[in-house]
Amino acid sequence: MVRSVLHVDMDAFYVSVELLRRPELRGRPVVVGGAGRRGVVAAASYEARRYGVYSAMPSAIARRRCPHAVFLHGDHALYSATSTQVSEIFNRFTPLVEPLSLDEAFLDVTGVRHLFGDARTIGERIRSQISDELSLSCSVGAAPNKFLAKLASVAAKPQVTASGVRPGEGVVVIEPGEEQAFLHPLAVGRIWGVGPVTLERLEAVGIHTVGDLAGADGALLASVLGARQATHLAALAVGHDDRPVEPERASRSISHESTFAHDLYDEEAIRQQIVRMADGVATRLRAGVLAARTITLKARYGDFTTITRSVTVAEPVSSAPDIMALVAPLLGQLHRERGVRLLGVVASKLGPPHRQLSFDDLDEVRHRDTDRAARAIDEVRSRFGTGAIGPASTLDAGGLNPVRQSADAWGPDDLRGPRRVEDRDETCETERRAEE
DNA sequence: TCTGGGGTCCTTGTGCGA
DNA sequence: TCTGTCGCACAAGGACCC
Repeated sequence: MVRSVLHVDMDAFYVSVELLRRPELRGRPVVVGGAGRRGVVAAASYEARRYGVYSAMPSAIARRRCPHAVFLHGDHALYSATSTQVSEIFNRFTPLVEPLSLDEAFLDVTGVRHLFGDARTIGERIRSQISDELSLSCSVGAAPNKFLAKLASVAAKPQVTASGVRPGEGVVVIEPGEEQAFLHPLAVGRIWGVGPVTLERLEAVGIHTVGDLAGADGALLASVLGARQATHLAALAVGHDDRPVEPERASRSISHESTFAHDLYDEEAIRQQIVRMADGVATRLRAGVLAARTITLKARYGDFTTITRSVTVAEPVSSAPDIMALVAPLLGQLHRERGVRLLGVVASKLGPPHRQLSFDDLDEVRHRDTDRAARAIDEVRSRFGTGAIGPASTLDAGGLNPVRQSADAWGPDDLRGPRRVEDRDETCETERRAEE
């Protein structure tokens, strides 16, 4: 039986959610993202996109291209709550929902077509329910597989042109048999999994469109991309993709990382940040009833080179002290003199937090105490907030203020930067000047 | 222009035991 | 005993996604 897969993608999601509580900004260029020198754009309104402002662009460039845009801090908790409401609408139609991120998901509606109608009908009903109940818009792609459904949803999106924003079709359906006609004229960079590096390699051998890729020699592709990626992309190029929609996917890693407004050189400052991140990772591990066997220290130096150093142990760990005990020796491998721009702690090889006990496990009492302490910390945080309690070693020199993570999810606060988003009024200085 | 944070997956190199 | 090699696990880095 031919599958029916929907890809639902919210339109400018973060910005749209912000506009619900700041309707006065409607119709103006709005950017959500990091405000500091090292921030990036998380989302841009279609009005901002007319000026060439896009997601993942450094905020500094976005400001230059669109100095009159309104720059807003992100509110991840709000977007997450809204995403949950969107998911509840998806679940009215099918339990086979695979979230890709807060703002998009795959739905397998193959088995419910007899209940709700064909894929187009289901897509239109989802769009109207999201619009009616949440005042948000989305675009829907429908196709026999995930890859094509994702491309179809892009085709359904509003288009930004020099003259303005043209509404999209809302729902685009690729019927069986139409795959090649839809795919082959597309630029090869549109394929999911072809980024800047792969694109350059493909173009170097004359492959510019998906049609070129579909007709390319297999041995040539393998020599350029490696056997596995060549096989994968060649299949996608002819519209083949048998990956299932997977509602439940276990996490393979949990990580915390932060970029600092200014590079760190001081050993103690670096250690404090790592303690804070280890604490964050440990909290999330315990929340998921998980423990990790591999702990990785990640660092990015001032010249943007990134290194990782990891350690794997037999006994899974889930407490901050245990994670720190594994990370601490790795810190000695850092070249602090190069300036540390980013630090991160990654927990992987995840599994249940059971411990294999033996008669000569003399550390058992100590572990029992740290486990109880960790659970007590989790309890305090659940009642009073995540900032209510933390490791004493993350306090500043005066012992009063904890070393904070940036309040901004898309880059560090940069209090010394030339322009900074104010805490109360999130409109940037340039915006206020324009209003004056 | 100068690059976030949280992820997944793949490739390559290396060490080790059979 | 020495050498080659095969498979495996792991570490590190890179590419990619949203």
